[in-house]
Amino acid sequence: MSPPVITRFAPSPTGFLHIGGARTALFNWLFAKANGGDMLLRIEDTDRERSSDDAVAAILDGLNWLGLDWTGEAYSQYARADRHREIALELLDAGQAYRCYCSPQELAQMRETARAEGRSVRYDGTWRDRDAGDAPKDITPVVRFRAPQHGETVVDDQIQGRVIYKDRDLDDLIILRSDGSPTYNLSVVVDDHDMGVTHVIRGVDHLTNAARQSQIYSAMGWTVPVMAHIPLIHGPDGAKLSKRHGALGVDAYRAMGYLPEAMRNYLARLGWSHGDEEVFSTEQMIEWFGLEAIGKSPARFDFAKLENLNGLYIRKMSDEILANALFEFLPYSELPDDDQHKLKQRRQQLERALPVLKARAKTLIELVNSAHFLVATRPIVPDEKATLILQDGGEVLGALVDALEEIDDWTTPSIEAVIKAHAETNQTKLGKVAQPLRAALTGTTVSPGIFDVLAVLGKVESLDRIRDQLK
RNA sequence: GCCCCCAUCGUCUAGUGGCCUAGGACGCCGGCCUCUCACGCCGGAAACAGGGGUUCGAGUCCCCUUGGGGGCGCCA
Repeated sequence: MSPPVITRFAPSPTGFLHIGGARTALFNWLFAKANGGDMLLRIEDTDRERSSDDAVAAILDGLNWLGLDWTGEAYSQYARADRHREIALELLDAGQAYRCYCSPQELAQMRETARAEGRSVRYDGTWRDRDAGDAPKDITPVVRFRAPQHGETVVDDQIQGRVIYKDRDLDDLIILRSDGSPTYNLSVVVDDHDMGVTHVIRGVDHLTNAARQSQIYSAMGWTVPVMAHIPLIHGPDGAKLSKRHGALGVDAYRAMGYLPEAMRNYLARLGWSHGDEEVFSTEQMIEWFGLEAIGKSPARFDFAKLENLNGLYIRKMSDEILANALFEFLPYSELPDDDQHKLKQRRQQLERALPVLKARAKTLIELVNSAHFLVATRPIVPDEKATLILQDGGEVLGALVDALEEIDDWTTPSIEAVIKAHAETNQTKLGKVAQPLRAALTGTTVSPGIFDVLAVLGKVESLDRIRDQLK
């Protein structure tokens, strides 16, 4: 029996959880779920200078919002530094690592020279076989891994295929800094091994690391986990998506009014596919997900498609669930607090309006905006276009008020019947009546069908709003 | 500079030698519906980067070119 699948998402807490990281987390999560396994969360915080608690909080918040859960605690890699050091020393004792006394300046010089001479830029192995007696007294050494020099290191990747690196192109990486702290490549190997990680799914920018890490696995006699390096996500212009270039934190997507389930669906389709399927539930995603269906080429992030998908999700959600989502979104919206409060108090009215509001919103922001007329304070101040309409055709409202006043059964069909009859009697087009009505009731020229607006608003409020505009 | 990877409509992709006159989705254009805006429905334009091979037969396999991306830290 093969061991249970264990994946891990291992972000470094140097900033928010950006879209690429979110997709990596999603793929790890999907793969674990699809195989009845677990996803671990490990914060790669060995660089104390750059790590921050705020970033950790932002990452956890982002994962939670996306609905991606993990098994156990959120591990801190830094907390395991002693263990990493222990392995480094083991490697040192076994002759698989050695002390290097080059100063940072010397190393910089080395790189510069190599680049100038057109050679590959790497550590030249100065201290690889040098006698410890030559060690300068004023330099605290780092510990370097003694990498193989003349063979090949193969990364058998589930997505990239069999990638072969010549050992002469990979240098002896530092595994312990001069202050004795372990570095990334060592820590990752030790942690993945200790935590029983069976599948490493991460961005292809780690592919070279996979080769170097494989060498460490071999030196320790450990089994290399299954590797799967996914292509990166590019910005709309095809350039690499980075924090200073188009990449946003997932919290920004939340603030833009996207639903987590739509986000998951969209992200899953970036790089992964299941035939012609475009819209699928998270359950289906889990059922269908597999590494073999992930492509090798990078994808561009396309807001238009995300937005379309988000609209689709909004439309097919039940009114109750959508209302919940809307209320959860409110704190991140720009709706004034008292309007937020009013909207929550009028949940029933909101849910009645949702069926006709849904079709008109692609994001929760649009939904909030379109629902705003429900909580608008009288007298409503019409916007520019609505003001014009009221000036040009507002006089039809006077006669209409009386007709509406007669309605006892205040429902969409009854209202529709009365208004249509009224229009016919007065030999005017429905539009000539509907637009001024809309302007008076919502203060705008865009809204759901006018009969629905009247119905949802209620007789008293509707008539009051119309009369407000007659004065 | 060196190493590695990638390449189908504008974008995401299906396609694993004949089923491709290259399919779907978003976007775009046109139409229908219509009280506004949407939704929905119908239709349309739109791609195998270029060049060589291999083969009876290449989007699919190989090579080169071009273009793009990633890596080359006492960062992760």
